[in-house]
Amino acid sequence: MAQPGYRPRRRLPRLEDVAGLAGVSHQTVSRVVNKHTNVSKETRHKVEAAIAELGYRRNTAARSLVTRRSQTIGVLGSELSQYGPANTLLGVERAARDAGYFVSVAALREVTRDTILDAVRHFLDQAVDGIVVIVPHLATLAALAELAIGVPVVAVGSDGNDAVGGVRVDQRKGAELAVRHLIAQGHRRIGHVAGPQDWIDAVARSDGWRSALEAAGLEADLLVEGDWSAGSGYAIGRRLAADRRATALFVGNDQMALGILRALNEAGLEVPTDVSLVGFDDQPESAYFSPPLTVVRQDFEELGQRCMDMMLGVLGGAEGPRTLVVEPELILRSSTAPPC
Amino acid sequence: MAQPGYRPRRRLPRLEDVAGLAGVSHQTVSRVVNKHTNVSKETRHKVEAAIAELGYRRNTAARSLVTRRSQTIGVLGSELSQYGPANTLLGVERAARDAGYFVSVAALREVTRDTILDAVRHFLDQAVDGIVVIVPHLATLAALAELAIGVPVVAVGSDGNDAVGGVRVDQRKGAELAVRHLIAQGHRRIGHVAGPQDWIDAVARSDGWRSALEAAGLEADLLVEGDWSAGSGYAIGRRLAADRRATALFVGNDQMALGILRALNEAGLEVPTDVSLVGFDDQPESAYFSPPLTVVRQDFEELGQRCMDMMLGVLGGAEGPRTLVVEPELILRSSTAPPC
DNA sequence: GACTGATTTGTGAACGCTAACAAGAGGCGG
DNA sequence: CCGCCTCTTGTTAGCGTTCACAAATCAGTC
Repeated sequence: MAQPGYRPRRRLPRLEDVAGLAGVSHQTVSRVVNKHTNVSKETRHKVEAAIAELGYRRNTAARSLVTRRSQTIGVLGSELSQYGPANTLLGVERAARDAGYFVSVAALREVTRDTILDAVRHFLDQAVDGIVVIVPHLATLAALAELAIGVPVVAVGSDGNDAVGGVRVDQRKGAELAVRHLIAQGHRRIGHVAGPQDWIDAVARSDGWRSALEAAGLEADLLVEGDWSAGSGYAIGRRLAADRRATALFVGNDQMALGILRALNEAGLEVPTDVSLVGFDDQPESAYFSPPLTVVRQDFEELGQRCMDMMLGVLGGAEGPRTLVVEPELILRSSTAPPC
Repeated sequence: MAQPGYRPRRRLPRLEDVAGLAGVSHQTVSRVVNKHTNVSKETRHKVEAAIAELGYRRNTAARSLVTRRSQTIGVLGSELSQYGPANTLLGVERAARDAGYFVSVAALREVTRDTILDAVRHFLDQAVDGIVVIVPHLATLAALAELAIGVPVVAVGSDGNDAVGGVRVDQRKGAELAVRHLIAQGHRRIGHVAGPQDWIDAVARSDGWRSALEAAGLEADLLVEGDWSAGSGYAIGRRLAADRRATALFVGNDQMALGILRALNEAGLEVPTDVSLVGFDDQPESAYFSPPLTVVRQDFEELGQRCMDMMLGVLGGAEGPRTLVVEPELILRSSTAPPC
């Protein structure tokens, strides 16, 4: 057990030391540190001076031992290297640190009931005050519901309920915006390259695609499922280049759109002349595809911030709504045009 | 101060409770929990049964109050939504969690001495056992050196020294691989679209470009500086399309290469027929650019894991080398060809 | 069977903080 | 001048662990 350890780090000053220097009791120092009222100006100044002189910082472990709060939020995420989740994480981090919370991260490489459970236990070991979940799979919500963790949970992409708060972008509406735009341009055969249907957002986008088509009296029968990657987009694009039933494609995300673009380009087809394309997410790169991609944009960082805001609300005991929906936006670029 | 709080979470079992149930002292339970030797098989089993029955988990706060270790690693990062840093973070997280450490994250939106200081203080407040730095700016190393934090630090991209461990990919060598490949194909005028020169890696890549050219007796006078973004690549690409002095470009990262690709395409130039292009990083999308991009690949996740390995070594008291260099790899795709 | 050494278990005291309560100081009305 | 309130400060007792040490148990040897 005896780890050699790093450096015999000399003892840090504690309340007692500050108290001694300021000539007050440790409790008074505690009051100053915690910004309690009922401390006279004079003593406050004396204490603050002593704190500055010693470079005192309060010991989180001792504090959380007695308060039973760790001032830490656990962020449970998967696909955290992707543009969306990564930015959501950043949003959470910013809001959390601004509010004086620490952010602990656990990344899942594989999303199963067990890995989720494992990560939650990891967080409970750390005594986090709350958990933000950025795991956009349907399985997540089920797993969380069954878990009854003892701390508040806010899940990105969830609709929210009594047990779990939810903050999400209205994916369905985003998809409808995209498809309606294509319809308005005169397209009648609009295909959909969907994300994996065990992802919350993928399903919602597919639903939006379907509903927009049906509302316009068009058939929603051209759906292919990819895995979000440019590679899967490429494979699908090759097939679509052969079988040219659609004049426009609503693609589940920007990366697959890139792969499709590549496949069409290889097959000698022009976008948007031969096929129109709409992506989803709006990564910064999408504006520089050839041609620049029309997309549905979602603001992931804001999503993360809202998540944390909701978490702070719950932690503060607020009884407000446990659900929040953010609106997406259609960004027109040159990958869409009327069919010829 | 009295936060309403979430839920009066009922008291969790502690060592004492387990001890009572197992009919031993709390210390014996502690020994079992910490896998000390010198506990008889019988008692161990009794204790383990009691632990399972009560669902006991040890209290991190109490533990770290007395051990003065938090089992937490702080990861200080910037640009964490970019492919590279994000994956490095994932590598660190994996290695850390595997080793039983928690990972706390602080993201910098702006890299200055003050924001770095702020984040470091944040971590010290949390009493992290070590800090991994993923902030690829030159300013970082300076700021860290001046700081003399009381905990071990490992910085990605750094060369490592007594105070700060370093793990990095040999950027210079990567650049040389790329440029040598272009030279071998017959290119004589090879330009460089560099990243911002206050980034560690950008400078190293530029150096590599220069040294490879000079080694071949070629002139290294075509350097333009971008800001890593596809947008800046696009702007630079437009200029280069007009002024066609180079037959090949070594580009500082894949995103700028995408922007350049777009600009050349717009100007009616073909890659690789008119201009050859090599990128750096190898994001998954680069294989699906039009044309697929020849790149220097670096394995960011491995980088992160190595970082954490080094950190664990230092924490364990190992005296080994404080520096580690990972090799990059040239991936040939179709964006490079002999000049015509 | 007493003596030694190793192994296993228990006891008490920190670790640094906050919560609850107690005590002292000052003001004011009766 | 006493009693009562308010404002400020101090005292004491945990929070749940681990550490250092002491005590008890068990073999094996003379």
